[in-house]
Amino acid sequence: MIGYNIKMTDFELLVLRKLRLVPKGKVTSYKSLARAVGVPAAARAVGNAVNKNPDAPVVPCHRVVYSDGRLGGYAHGSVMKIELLASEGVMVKNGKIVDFDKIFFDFK
DNA sequence: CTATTGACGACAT
DNA sequence: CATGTCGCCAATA
Repeated sequence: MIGYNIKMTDFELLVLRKLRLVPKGKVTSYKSLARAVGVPAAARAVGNAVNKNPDAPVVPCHRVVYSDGRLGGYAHGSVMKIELLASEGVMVKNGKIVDFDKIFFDFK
């Protein structure tokens, strides 16, 4: 059950839906995700959208980071985000994704 | 309808 | 490389 209880806008649902396509062990960016939903400049809005998400690793909101490879935020705290990523092989060093360009998943 | 807010991004210092 | 600014977009008050 992916907690798709309502109260979310179409935009938010669309964002979460695309986000689910990010494979484990990889990461994407708010920008790439924004482009995937059809609004290239809505990276910020995307961040707000995933923030409201029902969370739980069901929707891999922990695999979304800044376009420059920095960690970005997380509703459960940055520590949890790092833990989750580490559990699937993605290492974070000094707030940055290690080998970011190699494990980056672009929706494009 | 306007103002504020925020898990962003690109660029200038 | 480390700040600071400004622009963007959707959601909310």
